[in-house]
Order: sequence, then C-alpha cells, then structure tokens
Amino acid sequence: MVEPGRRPTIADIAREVGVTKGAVSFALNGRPGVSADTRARILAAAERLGWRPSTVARSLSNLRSGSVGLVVTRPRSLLGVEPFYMRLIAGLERALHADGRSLLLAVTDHPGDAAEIYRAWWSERRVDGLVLTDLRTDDPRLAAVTDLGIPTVALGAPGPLPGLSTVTGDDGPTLRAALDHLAGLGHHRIARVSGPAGFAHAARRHAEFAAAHRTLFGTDPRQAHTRYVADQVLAATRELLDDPEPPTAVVYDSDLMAVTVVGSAAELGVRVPADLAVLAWDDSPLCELVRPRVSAFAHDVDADGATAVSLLIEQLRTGTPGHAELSPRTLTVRGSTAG
Amino acid sequence: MVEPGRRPTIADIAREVGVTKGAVSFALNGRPGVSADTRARILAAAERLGWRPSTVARSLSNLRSGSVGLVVTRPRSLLGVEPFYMRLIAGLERALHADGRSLLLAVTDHPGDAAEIYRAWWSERRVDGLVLTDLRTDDPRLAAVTDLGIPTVALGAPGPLPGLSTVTGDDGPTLRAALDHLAGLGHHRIARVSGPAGFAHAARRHAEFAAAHRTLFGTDPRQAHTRYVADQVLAATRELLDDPEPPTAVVYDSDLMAVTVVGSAAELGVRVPADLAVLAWDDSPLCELVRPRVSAFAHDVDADGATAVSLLIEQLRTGTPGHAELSPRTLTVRGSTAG
DNA sequence: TCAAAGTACTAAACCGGTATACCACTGGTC
DNA sequence: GACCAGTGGTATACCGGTTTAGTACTTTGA
Repeated sequence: MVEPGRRPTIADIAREVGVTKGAVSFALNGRPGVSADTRARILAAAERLGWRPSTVARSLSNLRSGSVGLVVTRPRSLLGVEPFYMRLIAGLERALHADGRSLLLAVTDHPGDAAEIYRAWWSERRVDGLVLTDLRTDDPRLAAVTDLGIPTVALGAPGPLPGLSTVTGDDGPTLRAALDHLAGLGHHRIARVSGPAGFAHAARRHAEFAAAHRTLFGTDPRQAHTRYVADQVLAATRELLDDPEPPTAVVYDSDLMAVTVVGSAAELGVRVPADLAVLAWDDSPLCELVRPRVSAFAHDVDADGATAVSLLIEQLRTGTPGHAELSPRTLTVRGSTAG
Repeated sequence: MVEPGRRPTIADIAREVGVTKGAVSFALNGRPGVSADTRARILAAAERLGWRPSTVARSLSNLRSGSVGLVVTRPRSLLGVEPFYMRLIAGLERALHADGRSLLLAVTDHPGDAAEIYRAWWSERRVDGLVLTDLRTDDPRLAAVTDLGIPTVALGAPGPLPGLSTVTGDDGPTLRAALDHLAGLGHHRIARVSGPAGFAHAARRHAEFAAAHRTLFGTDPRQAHTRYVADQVLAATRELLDDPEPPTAVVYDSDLMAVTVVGSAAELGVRVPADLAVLAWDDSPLCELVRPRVSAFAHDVDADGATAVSLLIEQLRTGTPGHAELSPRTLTVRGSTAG
C-alpha cells in the first residue's frame, strides 16, 4: 500500500507484484526479460496505483534533462507586441511536448546575457540542447555553444553553420516576388526598411534586395536600417520620403514596422497606398488591425519551429547536425498595396 | 583530473581535495561541519574545475523540481497578437529566474486539456507548483489542483479561494473611474463589451460595471459578451450601435478588442471619438498603432507576475497559501476618448 | 583527571529511476 | 549425462547530489 499523498514509485509497484525494481523497469519500458504474464501484472499494478515515471529520476539516470532551451532577447517593452516570439514559443512547445520534452525559457533584455545563460543551463544539466534565433553577424553565442559542445539548432540562419543544425531560408525569391508585385503595380522607386544590420538575416536580405533591385531596375535601391521602435521606424521612413525622388513603395522587415507606418501615415504626410505602398515581411493579425490593411509575406512559424525541433532531436539521437529549409513565404495582398 | 567534455561533479571535487562527497556538499552549501580551511580548498577546487550543481540530481534528492508550471490556453491564432500572455510569461520567468527556478510552459488550444496537463506534470514530478490565470466560473482546474494538493497561485482571481494563493483585484474603482472619465466628457450612454461570461473576471466586471452605472445614471447599462475574435467583437459592437439609442462610448475588456474596433471604425460607420468614444481595459503598444490612439487602463503585468511568484514560493516554503492585490490600473488618455 | 561536549570529518543510505552482471531453471542436443 | 542456449528473473551498481549516523580527535569544566 502507498500512503495517500505520496506519489507511487516503481518500488511500490515491485512490492505490490512481488518482483524487483529491475523487473518493473523492464516491464514498463517494454523490453525483454519479463514474461508476458508478469508484465501484465506489473502494468496492471502501475495503472491501479496511478504510477507515472519521475522525470527527474529518469533524467539523472539518463544524464539527459529532456528539456530544450530558448533565450528570448528582446526589450521587455517590445515583447508583447511583436507576435513572432509568442508564436515561436508556442510552436516549439507543441513540437517538444509531442516528443515528451519541454521548453526551458529565459527572457532577457540584454543580448550579451544569452551566452552566459547557455553556459549555466549546460553546466547545471538543465538542457539537452538549444534553439537559437535572430543570429547576429559574428554572433558570440555561436562560439559559446560550439565551445561547450551543446547540441544546437539555429533557426533562420542565413546558411549552414559548422557543427550546428540549421533551418535556413533563401529570401532571394521572396524579395524578387515583392519587387515584382510592386513593379506590377507601376512602382519603380521601391525602398526597403530593414532591421538592425547586426542581425544576420537583415544583412543578408539587405544584400539580396539590392541584387534583385539591380536586376530589375539596373540601380541600387534605397535601404535603411532601424531598430524595432516606433519612433525610429517612422524617422527612417521620413528620411526616405525626404529624398528629392522619394520612394512610392517601401518593403518593411516586419509586420510591426509596416503596421506602425500605416497607423501613422497621416503624421508622415502620406496616404497609403496612393502616395506610398507598404509591404510587410511577416504576417500576423496585426496587419488586419489598421486601415488600409497591410499586405504581407506570411510564413508558417509553427512549422518552422517543428522543423527546428525535429532536427535538434535527430541531432541528440545521432550526434550529427542536420539541415532543413524554412517554410516558404506567401504573399497576402491587402489594401496597403492595392492597385 | 576530469577528462575534457565531462562536466565535473562533487565526486571530482572530493577526489581533488581529498575529502568525501559529504564534506564537499557541506562546504558548497555553506553549512557547518567543515573547517574554514577545508571549505576554502573545496570552494577553490570547485571554482577551478568550473563545477555547477546538477539541477536534476539536486531535484531527485530534494524531491523538488525547481519548476513552476503555466498552461496557456488560447487559440493559436490569437496567441501572437494578444500581448498579455507574452508579458505574463516574461514577468513570471524573470521572477522565477531570480529565485533559481524555472517556468514550465504548455500551450494548448483546448481549455479542457489543462487539468490533464497539471495531473501529468505533478505525477511526473515536473513542477513544484502552478500558476493559474483566466479563471472560469466553476473552473474544473480548481478541483484538479486541490484534489492533487498542488501548491497553486491563482492570478487575477475575483476573490480569495480556499487552499490556493490568490492575487486578487477589485475592479470596481477602476470601472467607476472609467465611467467618471467618460461622463466627464459628456457621455451618458456608456456600454461595455466584455470577454466571454465563462471567465470569472468577465462575470465579475460585468456585475461591477452594472452597479457603478446604476449609481451614476440610475439605469442598467448595455453590456455584451464576446470572444476575442475580430469579427465577433465588431458584430457585438454593431449590435450595440443598432440600438435606437446607441451608446456614445464603449468600454472594451481588452486592448485588442478596442484596437480592433478603432481600426474598423469606418466599416462600422462611426467616427472615433466623435460618434463613439472607445476605452480599453489593458494597455499595450497596440493602443498606439491605430488612429486615433486608444485610451486605456494600464496595469503592471510584470509586477503582478512577480507578486504571484513570490506568493507561490512562500507557499512552497511554509505550506500555507497567501493573498495579495493586483497592481492598480491607471488611465492613459489618448485620442479615442478625446474631448 | 576523566567525563561530557564539540569539531571535523568519513561512511553509507537515499531520492527513483536505468543498466548490467549473474543465477536458477528449462529444454534440446550430441 | 554433460554441454549449451534461452528464458525469467534477482541483486546490485549507478546517475549526482543531500542527509544521517557514526567516529576520531580536541577542548572544556568541575
């Protein structure tokens, strides 16, 4: 008998059935070494007692925590409004949960903290692996995880990275599709407002947009870098519009940026889309909150999270990193780029 | 010596210093039983080897996981845009991290899953306690956590609950302040659009708004319940506006609702604030994305998360639940309720 | 001067699983 | 009838910490 309140252990089951802990462990894990009859009695006892494996005990024996770590580095003020992270967290959690794993999360304002958190998690054996997002050019986290030998998947990396699993995306076709869409509407002065140049994907998109623009128009496009802060996005846009030959269309690097601009179009002195067409990278219901609604390139964050998780799990099993592609982006045309 | 790649354990330290594991444990935990000299040598060795405690090993010994669980039940489509959850998660994580604990997160679409997840977490010894939000009237989760005896804090409960720690808020004064603000602008037909009646806080605010309205105007206000889906929020609003004596001001139960309405005001055939003043419960940068900007009652989600965590930690230590108040809400007046 | 108390440890059990070595018994085989 | 393989277990070590019981040595007090 197990006294009430105490959660049953395999020792309780062993005592009930009259076998040893070892036999119980074999039976519960479906491995040979116990007769069909004994196995059935053990499973019945486990069921009756309401036994569930202690994840800590199992982890200690396995030397595996069953958790995967994610450090979110974003200013707290931005955390709620930028939809990407919550969707990513939900997607990762869903995929991990399906594999009996869990997500260990840390939120910090300061990008420099991340490597230190990884180090602590790893040495405290809290995580089996990591998910990295928003890689920067020369990201110090890469050195940290490879030095420590932490199995890691980099989500949204511009290209494969040695020793890491990566989910990479080629933004070239999407950027060309953006230009084609806008050019098809008659625009020929098309600018782009990008995230901070420090982000690897921003730098890469910057180059690819320039290349696509040259192919199409034979000239270099105007591009600005800005942080994801309303004032700065508007300031960057204003600067573009102050040009003697101002752009008639702008591609923004996130839906939040684009929505901010459409929301403040009157303050900028432009009408959307008559004076300025606005096109967003990333799509979310935010794009439907403002008028006109914002055209955007959607991608499937859930699917990308699941891809990252399956690569990481595979790497944990086999020891060798894998590579996959981000889900493709599809254009949803709304009012902000209406003809 | 520890071979490279292996993370050092207290046994390694013990071998280095020439003492037993027990002595090392005493020294590292700052408890009596070792001389100052030995303690210093042990700490030095730990430092030199880069030792950090294994949280799993410690958990197994403690019978405590060091984690607190939160189940987020929201349709995935809504998860990204509703800022509350990401802010709550960040706030909880911050407070837990400061105490050396971590947040175990599950995301599910279906409210009925939560109790089952709690049960699994508890029997697998994954969590020491839980944070509950968005309590429903007759919430089945309450029975689950009290049956299982899981230490739990209910965040945003309408009132104290037996056996649980609670962070409660009295919305009465805030609702009166909302009415005062709007009445001060000359409004006397003030309606309210609330979240689903199944939520305890929605039901309670419904009653308190009615009471405050009666005190001020002597009549019962028009109130509608709706889910947090754009179409339904607009439909509920349209229904209010179809009244022969339509409201000139509406208080919405979330910033997302209010922003949706302001964003779609043209489609509703009203001008904000000329025809319809809009006031939001909850504030976030979303309120600044639309024109006019949305007036809102802000509250400090971070602080409330920290309060919940500290109550729960106290309950884990002492065994007795505690109670505290939600942070007060403060009104930020913006264009949607301009005079 | 000798018992009592304190100090600084060691040895070993324990948390709840997993994994490995070994043992008893059965049945088939040459 | 001895040898072998296979079956169904038992006993035990192990993961990396914490904790308790026990012990050798020093200090204190009457």
